[in-house]
Order: sequence, then structure tokens, then C-alpha cells
Amino acid sequence: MEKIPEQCRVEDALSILVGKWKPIILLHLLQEGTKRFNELKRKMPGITQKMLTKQLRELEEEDIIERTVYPQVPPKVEYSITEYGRGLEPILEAMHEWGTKHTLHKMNKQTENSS
Amino acid sequence: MEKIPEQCRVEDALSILVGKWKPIILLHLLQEGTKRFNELKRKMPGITQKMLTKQLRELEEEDIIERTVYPQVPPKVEYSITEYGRGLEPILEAMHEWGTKHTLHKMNKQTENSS
DNA sequence: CTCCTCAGTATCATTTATGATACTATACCA
DNA sequence: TGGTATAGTATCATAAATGATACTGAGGAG
Repeated sequence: MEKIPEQCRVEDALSILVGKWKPIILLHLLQEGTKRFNELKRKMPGITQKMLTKQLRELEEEDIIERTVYPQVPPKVEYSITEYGRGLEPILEAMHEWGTKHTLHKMNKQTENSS
Repeated sequence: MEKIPEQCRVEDALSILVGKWKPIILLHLLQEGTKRFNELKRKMPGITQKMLTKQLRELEEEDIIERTVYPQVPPKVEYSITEYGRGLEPILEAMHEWGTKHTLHKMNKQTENSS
């Protein structure tokens, strides 16, 4: 890591990932490949169409995902990770790994406090 | 990475890092070691005391940083990364690396569009 | 006696993010 | 003719995050 803070690009990466639904969207697309709008929606109970659209648009704007529209009725729109977006995988993996440790850490704390 | 989404711990890590000031606080403490409250504040122009206090409390709550109070007047309080918190370094590094690429990527896009 | 420093609180205001709900167009199916 | 499916918009409401500002207490400097 370089100097702080002007040259630091941590926030750039972070800003791509934050959003209540973005990590989960990315994980779905990374692990299951191309998905249609409603497929994603069904996989994320609780998300509204508006939010899903918004998060997808933002990811598309950053070239993380790609949107393909098939001119047919009813509409068909597919979303997939770009090659560029795949570069996020190491970050997500590092977070997953740490998150797993963190869960254990918190569990240990709890049992300590209750003993 | 494991299955989606119940077992996925990506959000746990993410929740630690998000906050407008948390990454920068962590980078300062990681790279420069122990710091006093006002030292941190001076290094982060624009942050209010309230926000700094809040972010520090949240990081402390997760055992990422440690708060040491010296009983003297005027008060002296030092903050430092815990061993446990140091585990976040790989994530921050991955983000920094990706963020740097991302900056270049966006620059290329811009020159493409303006040509 | 007054002001300064430090590490905060307290109160209020504003900005962002998220959510609920209703609506659209069009082909197809019964 | 009416209902279904798809991928959205539009409008409004709420919740969460951030910010501005003023205040505190006690010792030390002048």
C-alpha cells in the first residue's frame, strides 16, 4: 500500500462494493454466470425492483457487469460479469475469508462474556 | 468462496470497512502505528469530532482497534490496531491494488470518449 | 484571572440510501 | 376479452449516515 490518503485507492474499490445488495449480486453473477433480471430478483428475496435496477445500473456504469438486451417481448435482459469485473474476485475472497474468521471471533467473545 | 448467500461472510467484512472514514483511519493506524485522537483528527481534514469518535468506537467495538486512556490532564487517549485488526490488511491491499487499476481504467474510458 | 489543550458530548440539520407501492408496454395464452 | 410474464419507471415515504455547531472539565501557561 502506498502513501495516505491522496494516492490511496482503497476507497475506489470500496465504493464499488458498497450498497446493500451489490456484493450479493456480484457473488451470484460470479458463481452462477449470466442471469436475467428476474432470476436475480428471485434469488434476492426482499429486494425491490427499484433497488435491483439501481444497483445493476451502478455496477454497469463502472464496467463491472454487462447488460445485454434481447429485443423481444416480453423483454429479456441478461446480466453478466465483465472480465474487468472479475478482477474483484480477490477482494471478495479476502473478505469472505476474513468474515468467516470474524464470525468465529465474535462467537468466542460471546461465550467468554456469558461464562 | 462458499455458497450464496446465507453462508457468505463477505458482508461481515464489508460492514467493518464501510463508513466514510474507516478505511482511512485504519490505513493511518496500520502504517503509522499508534496515534492520539487529535493526531488522527489533524490527519483527516474535514472530519468532525463526532464522526471520528463514532468511527473509532465502532472499530473498537469490533476489536479492530484498541483504545488506551492515560489518566492525565489534558486527556491523552491512544488508538492502535489490534493483532486481530491486522488481519484486515490483505483486504485493504487487495482493494488498493484493484483501486489503482480502476483509476487507470476510468482514465482510459475518458480519453476514448473524448477522442 | 483568562485562555489554551485534549477528548470528548449534546443537539439539531441535512444528505444519502433504502423501501413501498403503483404503474407501463407488448406479445402470448386461454 | 382478460390475464400473465418481463423489465423496468415514477412517486412518495422512511431510515441511516453524515455534518455543523456549541458545550464540557480540569490542569498548565502567561
